[in-house]
Amino acid sequence: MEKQSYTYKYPRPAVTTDCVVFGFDGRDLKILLIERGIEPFKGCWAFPGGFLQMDETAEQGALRELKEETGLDLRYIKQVGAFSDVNRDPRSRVITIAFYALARKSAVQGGDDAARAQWFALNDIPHLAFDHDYILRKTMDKLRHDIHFEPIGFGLLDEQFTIPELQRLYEAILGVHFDRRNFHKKMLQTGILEEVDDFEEAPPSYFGDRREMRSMDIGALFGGMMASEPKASYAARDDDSRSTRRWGTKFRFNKKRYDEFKEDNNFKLEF
Amino acid sequence: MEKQSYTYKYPRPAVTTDCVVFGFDGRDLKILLIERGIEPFKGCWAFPGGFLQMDETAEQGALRELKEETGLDLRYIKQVGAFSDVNRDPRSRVITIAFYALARKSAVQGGDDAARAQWFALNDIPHLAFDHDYILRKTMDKLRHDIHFEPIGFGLLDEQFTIPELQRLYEAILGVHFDRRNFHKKMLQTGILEEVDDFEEAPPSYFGDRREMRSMDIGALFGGMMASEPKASYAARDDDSRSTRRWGTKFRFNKKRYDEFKEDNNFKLEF
DNA sequence: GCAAAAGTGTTTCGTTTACACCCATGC
DNA sequence: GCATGGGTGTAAACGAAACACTTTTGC
Repeated sequence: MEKQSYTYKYPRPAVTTDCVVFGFDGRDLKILLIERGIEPFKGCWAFPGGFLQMDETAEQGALRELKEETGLDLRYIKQVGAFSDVNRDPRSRVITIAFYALARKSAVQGGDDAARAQWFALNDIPHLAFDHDYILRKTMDKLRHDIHFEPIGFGLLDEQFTIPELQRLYEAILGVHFDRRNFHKKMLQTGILEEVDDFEEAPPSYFGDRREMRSMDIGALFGGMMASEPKASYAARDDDSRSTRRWGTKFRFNKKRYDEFKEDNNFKLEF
Repeated sequence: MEKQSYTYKYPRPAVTTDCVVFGFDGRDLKILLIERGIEPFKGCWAFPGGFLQMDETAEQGALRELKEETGLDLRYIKQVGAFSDVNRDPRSRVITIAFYALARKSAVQGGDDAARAQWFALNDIPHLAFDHDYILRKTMDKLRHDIHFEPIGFGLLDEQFTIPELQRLYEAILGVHFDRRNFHKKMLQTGILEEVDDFEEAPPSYFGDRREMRSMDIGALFGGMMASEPKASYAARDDDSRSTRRWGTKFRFNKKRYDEFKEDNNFKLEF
C-alpha cells in the first residue's frame, strides 16, 4: 500500500460512522462495545465504527465497520443523526453519523468474533470514548420513541418468540411494566403477529407446507375482527408425545400484515 | 485572494448543510427555496445551505448559510439527518446534513432579502436540485411526525394567534381536517396555551387586508369540502353596549406550562 | 339581511385500564 | 402439591369523535 494523499481547496472535516448495536438476552437490553486499541481514548469502550470510504453510503460504511470490528453481519440499521461538535474528537475535526442496529437474541448469546467486542447491559455501561455517552443518550431516546411506531422489537428477538418474551423486551426498552393481559390483547389486535406451530425444528418440507397454511388461516382470522375469540381449535392436531404444551405459543412477525396495517392506519400506528 | 490547499492522508467527502425552512401564510404551508446561480443545477431551485466550516457545528453552519442566503435570522432548527448517497452531487462526493426550521408568519410575508430566495407553496414545488426532492419528502415525513409530539406549530405562527389559525396550520401540515370544537377543546385542555388580552397592541390596518384575504382563501379552500352544516343565520342584535370583538381570541404559547405538561405526561405528549 | 367564522357543551363510541381465574410445567 | 408463569374475559374509566346552535363581523 503506497502512501498517497488527497488535497482539497478548502478544509474538510473527517467523516466517520458509529453504530449502536442493541441486543436482548431475554432479560436485559444490551449494547455492543469495542475496546479501543489506540489513542485517543485507548482502553476506553466505544461504539463500533470508523472512517467513511468514498464509495459507500454512511449506512454501508456503518455496516461494513460493524462487520469488520465485531463480526456481526446485519442488514438493517437506522440513522440517529450526525454529531458535529467541533471538539468531539481531540485529534481533529471529525463528524460522525450515528446509527442504531438490532441484533437477534442468538447473535447476543453467540460469542463475539472480535476480540475486543463485548456486550454490556444497559445499566452497566462504562464511560465511553469521545462523545459516545451523549450519542448513546440520544440513541436511547430515539429507540424508545421509535418503538412506538415501528416494529422494532421483532428485530431483537429470534424469528419465533412468545408474547411474554416480546413484553419483557418492551419493558426493558421503555423501563415500564405492562399488564400481561392487556399487552397480549393489544399485540394480537394489531394483527401483525402470526401464530406459529410449536414444532421448533420441524422436518423442513413435510411440515413446511402445513405450517404455512395454518399461519395464513390464523392471520386471516385475526385480520377479520377481534370481537370474540381467537379460540383456535387445538383439536386433533398435535398429539405429539413431547409437545403437548398449551402455552409457550410462538409467534412471528408478519411483514405483509404489518404493511397493510400501516396503510389502514394511514401510517400512524402505535404499539 | 491567496490560494491555499488542505492535504489529508485519506480522501474525505465534502460536508454541507441544507435547511428546509417552513413558513405558513394562513393558508398554505410554504417552503423557502433559492435559485442556484452556478452549476451544477444552475437555475434550479434548492434549499439554502452550503459548505460546513471547520469552526462551526452543523447547526451553526446551517443557520449561518440560511442568514447569508435568505436574510432569515432564525434560532431554532432541527436535524433531519445526514444524506450520503455516493452520487448525490455530480461534482464529487458530498454529504449533506439536513435540518428543518420554522419561520413565523411575519417572516413569510415580509419580503425576501435575498434576490433569489422565494417561498413556494407545498403543492407547487418545482423540481429541485441534487437529491433535494428526496430530502424534502423525508423532511415532510419528519415534520408531520414531530408535530404530534412537539409544540412545533407555534414556531410557525406569530406570537399571538387564534385557535382557528392554529387549526388551519395543523391541517395544512397534516393534510387532514379536524372538527373545530374538538380541536379547540383539545388544545385548551393541554393547558399550554394562555389567553392574551384582546386590547394588547392589535397592530392595526397595516395588515388590514389580511383578514379579507383570509376569508377569501378559506372560502376557496373549503368550497368543496365543507361537508356539513352551518345552519340557519340569525339576525344580528346590536344592543350590545360595547362592540368589542367577542371572537378572535388570541392565545400565546406558554413554554413554562408546556414544560410542566411534558413532565406530567412523562415526556410522552401528543397533540 | 345574509353569508361566513368563531365560540361553546353534550352524547356516543371505542380504547385503555384494571382486575381474577384457571391451566401447564417443573421442582 | 406448590410455586411459577402462561393464557383468557369482563367491567369501569377515560378520551376521542360526532354533532347544533348562537353570536359577531363584513358586505
